[in-house]
Amino acid sequence: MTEAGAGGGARSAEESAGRSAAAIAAAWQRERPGVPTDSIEIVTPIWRLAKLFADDRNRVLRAAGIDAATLDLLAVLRRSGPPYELTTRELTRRTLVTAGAVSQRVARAEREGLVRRSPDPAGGRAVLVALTPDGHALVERSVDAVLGRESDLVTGLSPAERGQLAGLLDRLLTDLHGRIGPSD
Amino acid sequence: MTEAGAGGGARSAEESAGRSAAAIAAAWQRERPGVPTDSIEIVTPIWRLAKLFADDRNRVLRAAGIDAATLDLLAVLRRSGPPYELTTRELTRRTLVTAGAVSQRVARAEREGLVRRSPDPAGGRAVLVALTPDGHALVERSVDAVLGRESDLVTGLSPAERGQLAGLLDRLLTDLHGRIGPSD
DNA sequence: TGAGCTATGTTTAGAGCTAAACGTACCAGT
DNA sequence: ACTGGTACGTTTAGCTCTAAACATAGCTCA
Repeated sequence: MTEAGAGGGARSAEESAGRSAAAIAAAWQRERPGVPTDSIEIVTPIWRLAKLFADDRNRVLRAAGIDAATLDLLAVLRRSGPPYELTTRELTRRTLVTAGAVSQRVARAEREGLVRRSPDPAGGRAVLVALTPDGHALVERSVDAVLGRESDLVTGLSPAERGQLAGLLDRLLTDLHGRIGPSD
Repeated sequence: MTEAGAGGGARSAEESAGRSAAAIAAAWQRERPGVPTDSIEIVTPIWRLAKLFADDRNRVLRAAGIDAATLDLLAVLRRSGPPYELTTRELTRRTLVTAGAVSQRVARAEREGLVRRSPDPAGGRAVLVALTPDGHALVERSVDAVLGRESDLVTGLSPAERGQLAGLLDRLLTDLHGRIGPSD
């Protein structure tokens, strides 16, 4: 979120360790009675969880010698299966960033020898981006580290609770996709 | 976060409208059997929801003539109640960004006449930041717009589901606070 | 008195992102 | 062949953030 980071709207991000989302909602009710605060207890924790996961992941990745943006790129390629090669356009589609950002990410990764660019034989102006052996090895290590760590992080909830949470999140996400960007 | 943005780790952000988190987990199971993928269906939707809410909020705020970072600042002051005044240190504590970022946010807001800085009479190097009338009026309008909008966005879930989701998110967040940063 | 220590705020360098402007490559209609 | 339109990738300007270096105010203890 680049936008990442922080700043929330009406409720966003205040008090990382301080007041709870419920307390923020209560404060708005006190200061501005009548304003609808029902969304705060959903949006605020999502915001904070996203940041906690992001910060923790950055710590893990720093130790692995890679950054989140580069791993995002390499992971999409790795997960696509052999020959670990996609066009820039496809990379953009499978990422939450703009085409310009993808172009810069690929340029950085190429400079570090993690991917290689080549014109698409299928024609057009398309460019194929492929993992190099170095990139393949790095993504392998990094993914193990990240998934292992995050697997630990969610054990505070029971398997049943995790399933329930995943279901609710997915339902909300699906609904929002239709509600916000029918163009998506 | 700043990363705000985007790029996720192993699963992060790919396919805003494409493959589901479940499909990403399945792809990793296929490409790299044995890797723990249980966290993916929780972390990925949280990531995507955070970005959807952030992008939508930015659209709302652009129309109101303010940006998310500034609203974050003004909202904390407004919600703190009269005299709508806090020290920079307190602003940093109630926000998810660094002290440097707060300093820059306050400087921008002061330049626009939304807040006013003054030395803390209590001594020390503390600086008090207070809402101006202009800032007060702007935050009033903006908060109404943002909370109204977000209240609509979550109606895809029933009140019971929203309560359940809020509870699970809060439990996960509380657990992670103890697990990641006991220093927090 | 004054040498450290702690707490606060600000400044600076650098990173990575978005939005918009560009530069090509191919295709469709005439 | 020409003219436009569409698709794609790259480049650039500008923004806001983080991390780290600074600068300053009060406090503690000899």
